[in-house]
Amino acid sequence: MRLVIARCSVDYAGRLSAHLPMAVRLIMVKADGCVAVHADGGAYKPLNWMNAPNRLTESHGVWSVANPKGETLTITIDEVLSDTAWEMGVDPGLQKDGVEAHLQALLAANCDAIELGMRLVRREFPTDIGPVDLLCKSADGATVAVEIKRRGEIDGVEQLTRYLEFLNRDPMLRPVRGVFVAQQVRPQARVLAGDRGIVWVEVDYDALRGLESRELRLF
Amino acid sequence: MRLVIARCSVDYAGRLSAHLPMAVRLIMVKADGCVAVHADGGAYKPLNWMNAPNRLTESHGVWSVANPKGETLTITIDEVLSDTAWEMGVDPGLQKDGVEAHLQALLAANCDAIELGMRLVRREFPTDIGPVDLLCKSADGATVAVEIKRRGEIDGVEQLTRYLEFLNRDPMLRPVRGVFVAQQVRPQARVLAGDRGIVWVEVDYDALRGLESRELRLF
DNA sequence: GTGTATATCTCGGGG
DNA sequence: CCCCGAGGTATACAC
Repeated sequence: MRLVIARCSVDYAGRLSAHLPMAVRLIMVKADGCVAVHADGGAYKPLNWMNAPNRLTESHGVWSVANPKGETLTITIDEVLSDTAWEMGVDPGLQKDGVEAHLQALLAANCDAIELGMRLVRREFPTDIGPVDLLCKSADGATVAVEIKRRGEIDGVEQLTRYLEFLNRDPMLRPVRGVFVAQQVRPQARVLAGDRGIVWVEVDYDALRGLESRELRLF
Repeated sequence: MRLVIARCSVDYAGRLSAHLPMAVRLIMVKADGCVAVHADGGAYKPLNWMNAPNRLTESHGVWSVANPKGETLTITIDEVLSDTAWEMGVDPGLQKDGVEAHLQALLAANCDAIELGMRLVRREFPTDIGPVDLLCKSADGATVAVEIKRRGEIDGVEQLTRYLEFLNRDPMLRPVRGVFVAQQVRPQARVLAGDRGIVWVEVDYDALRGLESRELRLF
């Protein structure tokens, strides 16, 4: 990784045009070739950047970075304050827990947390336009499509609506109703779900994990 | 901006849990307090981070970063290879051109570019599920909802469909038809729009800017 | 490669 | 502050 502290101006031309006036900034060049220009603030997002793959050429204080799509990043360097490079090797990588896939696994194992008496038919039940998170049978024997999100927003309701539209064309399944499950369901998503006749449920991730660990202890 | 090159392991607990095994990485601390841990690859996104506002405490090679929401980032440092700090001042900031807001402003001022004889009623016309980009009257007096995107994809058609659904419940407005405007409308979006009875229009951003500058010269 | 769904999305604007 | 929509979204994954 190469780290350059420099007074520079930056121009990006591609999906839009953007210009950065001359100022002191950090230019980070990673082993995979990607270039990022950081100011001393504004969270982790750089002011300007060019992802790999790209081609970097440097001449007379002007860096030109171009990618195969025809986007260009031009860094004009006025003064270099520091220019260092570090060998880091390949990173062992990030281990995550608590993303949607895990939430889906927990709910598949505990359908009662969605609705009392619910039983799982299949995870990732396929339709023509993509897989439904869970297909279930409710206590009264009705077929239920379940869409799971960490945060329940309008997009998720749309997604479930499309699935229901296709599932309800299948005479073997019809009628299918929908349940929208999330750790938190946003107000607009509640309105849209209600409007579409879709039930929404908020679930507690930690409580679900507790349920699971207790069952592991019991069996 | 403080830049630390160190062999470290990292743990994040908050919206999810994540762990990074020991390895050499860059730790970036910005003036606003935000902390980012970068590997030597993987585009501009850090492996782990904590945005401002937060509180950073350092003791015996362990950095603890906590924010008001109760999220924590813990960096355990095995060996420091470099530790430098740079004064950068406040960045003059990025100047952008070609984003949706500008496109909307141009089209609001030139509704004829959407459809001949169209007049603007209101920008950001409110509905229960969010604001419609433009509400217009067509040459024949019909009410038209306009959704504007830089790139016209399926999501945008869905969004406009939702607005039309709600607008058409209002007896004062009904009937409302939809026009989907973008610099480029993707094939799938064209099909879906056609299916929903929504007209789609491609507009040229540079031509619109030309129109505007010509009008500025005339008046 | 396109299309689809996710993200500790980030970021900015409005109530 | 939360809510919502846009993003040069980026990223992973299926077809």
